[in-house]
Amino acid sequence: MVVTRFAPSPTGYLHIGGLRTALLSYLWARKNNGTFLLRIEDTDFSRNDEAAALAIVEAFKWVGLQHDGKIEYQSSRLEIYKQHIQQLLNEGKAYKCYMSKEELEALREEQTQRKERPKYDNRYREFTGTPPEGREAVVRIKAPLEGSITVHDGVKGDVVFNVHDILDDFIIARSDGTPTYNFVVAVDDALMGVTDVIRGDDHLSNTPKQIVVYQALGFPIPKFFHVPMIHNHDGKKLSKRDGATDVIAYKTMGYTPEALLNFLVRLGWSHGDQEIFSMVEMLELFDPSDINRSASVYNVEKLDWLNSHYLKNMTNEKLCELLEFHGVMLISHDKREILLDAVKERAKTLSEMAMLISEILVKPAGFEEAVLKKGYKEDSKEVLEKFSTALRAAKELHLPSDYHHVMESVVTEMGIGFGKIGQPLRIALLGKLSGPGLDSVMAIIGVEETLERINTLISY
RNA sequence: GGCUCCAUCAUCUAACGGUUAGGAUCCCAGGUUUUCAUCCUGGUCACAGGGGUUCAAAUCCCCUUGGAGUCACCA
Repeated sequence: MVVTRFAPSPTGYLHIGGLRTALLSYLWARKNNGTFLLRIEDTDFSRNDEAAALAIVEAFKWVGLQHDGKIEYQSSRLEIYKQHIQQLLNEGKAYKCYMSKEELEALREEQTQRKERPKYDNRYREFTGTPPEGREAVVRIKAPLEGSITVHDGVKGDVVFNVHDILDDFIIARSDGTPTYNFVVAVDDALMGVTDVIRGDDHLSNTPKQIVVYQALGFPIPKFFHVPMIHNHDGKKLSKRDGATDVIAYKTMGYTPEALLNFLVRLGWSHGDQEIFSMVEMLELFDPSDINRSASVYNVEKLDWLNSHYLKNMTNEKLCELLEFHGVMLISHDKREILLDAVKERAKTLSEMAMLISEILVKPAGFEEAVLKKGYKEDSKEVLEKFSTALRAAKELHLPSDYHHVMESVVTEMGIGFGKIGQPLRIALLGKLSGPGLDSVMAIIGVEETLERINTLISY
């Protein structure tokens, strides 16, 4: 049985890095018919936890991830933590420390001055006397005084930490009685039966502390997989500016969940030369042991490429559905197939596609001088008039090919190249010099609208 | 600063002692197209540096350099 979990702190939204570790945990659990838990780490009683959890679930829903069971809030598990703290106290594996914050501060100051590592001096470790008056105590765990702690990591290998360098009797309960992060994480993961902890490698140096807790409580230590961070182009932690925004923002920008997930799974993981992974393939092929050890850089170009790939291979029905979010309603449009075929291969995102569609459906608001100069020459008017005439004479114009035949006949009759009619016609229809095939555009808007737009340009 | 991790094209990556170091994105060129995009073909570009080990090193070891993470009564 494999149990994984995603355990974000409530920041208000799910960002791209979080989604990646969530995805990997999800894949590994599902692949093994295991369980994927969602736990909100809100031990500091931040006010926004429930709303934040909902935001995460909403993002999960959009990309198609689904956690198992109910969402666990650490803030509602206080009693459990207190029990375990008491247990350690009873067993003499933890103790109360009456040192004040000021004293601690002073000690650290001193140590830093002596170029020593700031570290608690164990002054209350074996304390049996009467506590100082009116002091609230913190609870410290008895950490090993020497030797080393080895983290057996599925990604990084065995990582050895020397107790001397990193550990002291760290605080597991604050003076107000609330437990601290490293304690609750270990307790929760153990109690919830988490077998495989997949998380960012910024947690690697926390792991020895958590192992101390596991051992003190007699819990089995899970497997750890510390996955490398995602960096920006400067090699720094991803920030909002770089795209580490709310996952839902990707929906707004017109990315599809398939592309986003495919992009994320390929960051730090690969399977031979394969670039495209469906959810089914990810489930079949993913193994956290294959995750790379080094950090990777977030680059939008690849995401864009993947997104356009998925857009190109999407059915028009599905496209139509997704475009509604971007304000384009095509359900009852009779030329919907032609329209979508014309734009689906030219857009990187859905919002871009929505724009292309409106450029076709809405007549040009005007004509730019530069555009006219480049594409509307002296003979253009004559060509367009001839074309209009031919259009009026033609019968049964429905398909792009029907319109193409008309264009062809005019070109042949006049003994000119396609370019002579293409450029001015494109300006008339779209107001610009590039865009979808003209035969498709005309088939979409119909003869009347086509004639009208040509007329508008001629008399401009 | 201590500790830990990391190091292959601009970017994501393949190679798990033996390859002309492969694929993809980006970029460039050519073809296709009425235009742009798509698509097709081709091209440019990498083992951070230095020592070892070995018949043989991108791969194993050490050092240097560079980058990142972490060191709280934050999570």
